[in-house]
Amino acid sequence: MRIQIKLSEKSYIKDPDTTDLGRKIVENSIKLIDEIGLESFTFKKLSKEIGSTEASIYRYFENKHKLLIYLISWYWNWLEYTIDYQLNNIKSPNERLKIAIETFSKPIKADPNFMHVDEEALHRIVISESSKAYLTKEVDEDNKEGYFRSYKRLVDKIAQIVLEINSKYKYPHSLISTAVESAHNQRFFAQHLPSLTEITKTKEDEVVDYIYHLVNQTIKS
Amino acid sequence: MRIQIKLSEKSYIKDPDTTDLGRKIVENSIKLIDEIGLESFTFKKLSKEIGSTEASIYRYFENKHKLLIYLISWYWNWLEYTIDYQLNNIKSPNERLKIAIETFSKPIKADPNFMHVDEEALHRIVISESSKAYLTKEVDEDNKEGYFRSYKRLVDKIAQIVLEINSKYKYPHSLISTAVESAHNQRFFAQHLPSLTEITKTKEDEVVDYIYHLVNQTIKS
Amino acid sequence: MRIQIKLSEKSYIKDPDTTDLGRKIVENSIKLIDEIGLESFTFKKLSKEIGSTEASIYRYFENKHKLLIYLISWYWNWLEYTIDYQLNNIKSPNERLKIAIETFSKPIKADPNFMHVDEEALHRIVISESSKAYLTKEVDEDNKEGYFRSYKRLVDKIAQIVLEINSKYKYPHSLISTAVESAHNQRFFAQHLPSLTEITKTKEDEVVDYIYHLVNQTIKS
Amino acid sequence: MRIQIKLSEKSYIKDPDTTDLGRKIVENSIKLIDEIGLESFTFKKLSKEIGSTEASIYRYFENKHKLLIYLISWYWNWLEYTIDYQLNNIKSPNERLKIAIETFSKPIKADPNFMHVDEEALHRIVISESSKAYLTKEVDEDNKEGYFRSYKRLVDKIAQIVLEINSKYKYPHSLISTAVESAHNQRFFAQHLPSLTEITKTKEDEVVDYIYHLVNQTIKS
DNA sequence: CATGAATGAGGCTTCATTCAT
DNA sequence: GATGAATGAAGCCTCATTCAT
Repeated sequence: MRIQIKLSEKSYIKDPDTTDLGRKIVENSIKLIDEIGLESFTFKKLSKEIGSTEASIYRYFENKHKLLIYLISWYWNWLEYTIDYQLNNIKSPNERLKIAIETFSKPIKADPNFMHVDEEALHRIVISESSKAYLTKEVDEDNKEGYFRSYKRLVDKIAQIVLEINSKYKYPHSLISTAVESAHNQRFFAQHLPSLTEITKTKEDEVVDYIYHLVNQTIKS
Repeated sequence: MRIQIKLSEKSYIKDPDTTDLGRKIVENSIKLIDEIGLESFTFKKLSKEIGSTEASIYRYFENKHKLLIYLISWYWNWLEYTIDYQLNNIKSPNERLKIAIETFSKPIKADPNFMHVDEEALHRIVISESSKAYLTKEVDEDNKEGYFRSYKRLVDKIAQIVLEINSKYKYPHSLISTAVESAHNQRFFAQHLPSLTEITKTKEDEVVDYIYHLVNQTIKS
Repeated sequence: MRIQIKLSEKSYIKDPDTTDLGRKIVENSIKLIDEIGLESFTFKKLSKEIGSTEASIYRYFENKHKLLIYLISWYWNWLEYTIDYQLNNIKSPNERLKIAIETFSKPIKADPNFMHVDEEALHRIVISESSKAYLTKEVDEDNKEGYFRSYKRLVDKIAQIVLEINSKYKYPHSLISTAVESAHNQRFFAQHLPSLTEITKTKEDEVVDYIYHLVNQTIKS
Repeated sequence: MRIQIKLSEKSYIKDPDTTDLGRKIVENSIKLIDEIGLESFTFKKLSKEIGSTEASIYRYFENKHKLLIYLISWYWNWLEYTIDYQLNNIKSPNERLKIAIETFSKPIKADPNFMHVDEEALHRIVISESSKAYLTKEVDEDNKEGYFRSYKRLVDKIAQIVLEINSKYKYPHSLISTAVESAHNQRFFAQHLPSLTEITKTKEDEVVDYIYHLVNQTIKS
């Protein structure tokens, strides 16, 4: 079986999934951003990495911001797909919520279905860089273009489970977006700013524990 | 009475609070970053704004990252000072927690004690840009330099109140850092990505309600 | 009847008048240069406009300079054809001169004989861009290639009428080339730099009046 | 005596006449544009020529278009100054007109008052490139900025003499702008497209003869 | 101490063009 | 004959920074 993540948002000029070079761009941009960070990342460095030219990359993405949006959208789509897959045939909303939270909170494992994407590296990028995709002065235009559709769909999907459990709870979307962002942040704090969290680098399932408890307690009536 | 916020972290080269030019740099960098965003902000534009030169600004701050750290640290210090002030003579831990959460969650009002700082603009900067201060490849070195001390002290202070209320709760620092970050995020989402939150632009005290409920529920034993 | 303007100068690689794509290139390049100006005009933008590719356009024209030369030559040929047509059976040299001057000085009307050419737009291009075709460092080579033959033939044709009227006048070609260039320039000035001319935007026949008087007076003995 | 041409239009960011580097930029840009033409001229090549960097040039001029405007304005100012100087104490309008036309039509001689400007080279630039300064899509904005003030003032000055001679003539500004542009064009045609003119390369005073006759005849009542 | 002048380095982007199908 | 893919080269511009006064 050959699965492909197809993004509804078109932050690309030319679909990178249709050519070899395109897939190389995706693969190596993940590698490179993970290594050197978004700030130092440039199309020139990427082109050197893949033995191509800046001009070629510009055929696929208008600029590095659009590429970042693509990568992050890919991640959210992949996560949604993974959650959907796991929720298959699970009826109990409580059980469904638990699985959903676990899936986005626990450490990511490489997914053999997508050869040219290193999900673990991409997860690190999402943790460190994803908020930069929207914390810009252009957020409203980008939102109009639909660039955050995947993230919003994922949050909504889990928020609906929350509502199944407690239809009276007033802030289901807020809670899930908080939980998702917090799962990233706490992992980052554990690595780099440990005084801000009790989560440790080593026992990484603590994040699941922390987030799951927080969500569950909050929606109790 | 003349109060001054003195930062323990020295992200500056020369204390901007000691000269006219220094205060102008602080005042106008807040104004300018708020207006055009951190990405477009440069020392050149700032120097034009204040009728000075890039070279002069370099006397105070090594680069815009250090300036950002200064501004954000100033904000955390000011917030801590404000919270301390409000907690004065309050005994009940529950009451103390409530006040602390309210202080960092509710909309900021200009503080007449600090003439050259527009706290409302600074708050918008903290919301949109503060995470960029640590989401970098240099976070560990910056942390070693103590650049995040103010934030960590504030989180710790509130986490201690949490522990007073429930000494068994395992993640007080995680919870408070989550709460603080979420207070920013939810406000940003309300403005720009409303599908991610139930908080609305208009009724801005909803953030307090949401965060307070979340923290309170979570630490119930 | 089906008339075709056949250019003696071969600034094209493949005659655009022989294929659909070729005619589309001509039609849309006129449209696009008129809209955005020669400087911003690129084969990429043109190819997007006509739903084709840069590579395809390169089959017809080596570069945008050659395309410009083609369009302008087309214009001069069309103008010559129009003048010839109007001079048919007119004997009096004075009358002939008058008609010739009127034809190149008065506002252009769309010619239904050439469907894929918008003569009014082309006239605006000739006004704004035609001098750029020869004001280059390559003018001598281009001239050797015969790229300005049409313009020179037109000027010569009218200069011959001048000589019929006054065979003693020393500068007939200078006068006609001045008149033609001035007809363009004055129209441009009327639109954009009105202090350089008494011609107004609205009463556009003033150009004819001005030019005709100038030529007539100058060749009086 | 030390004379300086001070331009009313500020197409520069920083006045090049105030520093050594600035004067070098002016001097060498004239040399280089004359040599290679405006199209091939870049700030990079110029910076190499003067042993400096692009960045330094950008401190003086926003782009090459602004630099061109500066050079051409300088030329018009210098020409106006030269004409004024020559008209000193001349009363007869006919005589004044003659001198004015001669001054702008005859070959330019180097002016020892302005060491860092090669007026002969600048004249060639004016001939080949000056129309490109206004034949753009930005002409209206540029005009609003006052970038063509010098040219317009010169034309107006000579047009006023025309009116002194014949106050009934309807197109004095048109006539003078035509005469000035034609003086350029005819010289260019003599050099590169000789079939468009009777002017020859060698006897360069023919231009004066041609233009003077044309103007004189045209304004006869 | 503040500033005016200058610059090295590199980012971002497009152009014009070629090659393979 | 037309097009999709790719690219080398260069243009344009700004950043962050230093030096001399």
